[in-house]
Amino acid sequence: MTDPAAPLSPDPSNPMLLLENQLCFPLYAASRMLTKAYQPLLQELGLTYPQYLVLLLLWEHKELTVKEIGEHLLLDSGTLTPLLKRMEQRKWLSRRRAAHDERSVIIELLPDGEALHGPACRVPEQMLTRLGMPNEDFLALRSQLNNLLIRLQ
Amino acid sequence: MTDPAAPLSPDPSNPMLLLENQLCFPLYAASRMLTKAYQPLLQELGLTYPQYLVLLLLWEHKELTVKEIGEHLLLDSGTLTPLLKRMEQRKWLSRRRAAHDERSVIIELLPDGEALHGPACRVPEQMLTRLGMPNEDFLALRSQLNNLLIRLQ
DNA sequence: TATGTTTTAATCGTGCGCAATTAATATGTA
DNA sequence: TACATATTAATTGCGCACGATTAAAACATA
Repeated sequence: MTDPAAPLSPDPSNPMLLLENQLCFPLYAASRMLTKAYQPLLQELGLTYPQYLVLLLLWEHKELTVKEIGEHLLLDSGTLTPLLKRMEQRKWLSRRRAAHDERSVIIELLPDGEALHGPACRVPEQMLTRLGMPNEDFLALRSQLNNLLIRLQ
Repeated sequence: MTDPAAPLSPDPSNPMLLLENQLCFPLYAASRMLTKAYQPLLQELGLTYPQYLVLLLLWEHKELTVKEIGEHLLLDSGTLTPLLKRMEQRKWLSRRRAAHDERSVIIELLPDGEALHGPACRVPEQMLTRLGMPNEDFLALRSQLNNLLIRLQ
């Protein structure tokens, strides 16, 4: 059909350009679908998914700077500042400048945020049930995603 | 330390609530980081990542309804309508009502959109190189993500 | 044919995500 | 101490995502 000596030109049917042959699309779609699956559980707590992630950190650490939260979640202040302000309005956390370094803002868990810990404890197992995924598949996928994440840093 | 007969209460150190023990976070973070890795390549073409996905479909199908695009990408009209209008302004595609069913809107690839196909052909391989991931890892991860996606539908 | 239901996009409002810029503070160094 | 540099958040602007609602068209069926 095509002249094998023809100069290399973009293959109009380049199979690598097919949606189903790419890694990016299932990653993009699965991430959104998983967040959507969290929705009904988090909605009962009045939380969005990124807010839930911030609380996961604060339940573990009680106090963190914005910078530290950003390092854990791979988010910058452009995303975090307004998000944290919304959580401050709900009295889940407080924001204050660090005394020893006025550049840093310390985010501290407040009682109303602590109070969400109890009901949130059930979320992970509920999600596991919802997924109905064999545990070894779960562990394998998680470890491969963490590998990918390292490659992308 | 704790009374073993105490009533079950939310474990303050529930390990399932740790960020690193969850599936959701690496999925969420890897998806964002991968999109960010596409950025410099797509920016040369003036494309955002979701716009690139729409073009992938149109390069394959030439014409699709908004509904069909939404089914492929798992996006609704609230996301697609403004996105497609921006792509229409750039003359990459056209939008028109279907004659046989005025409810449907047909999205057709235009020459300027077709013209992006050539340069875009290199994007997938450049990303593969960027990832530096063994091919079998790539295939395994993709297939597991597709499995997860099916479970989440 | 009339009418209730379903389908399809568009619209609206809210909350991310992120690049780029700005402003304040801290640090390093001559 | 002065001054250049680096660090940390905040701000701005734009483009998704998505739930909820609306409006128009098509369909089903009594």
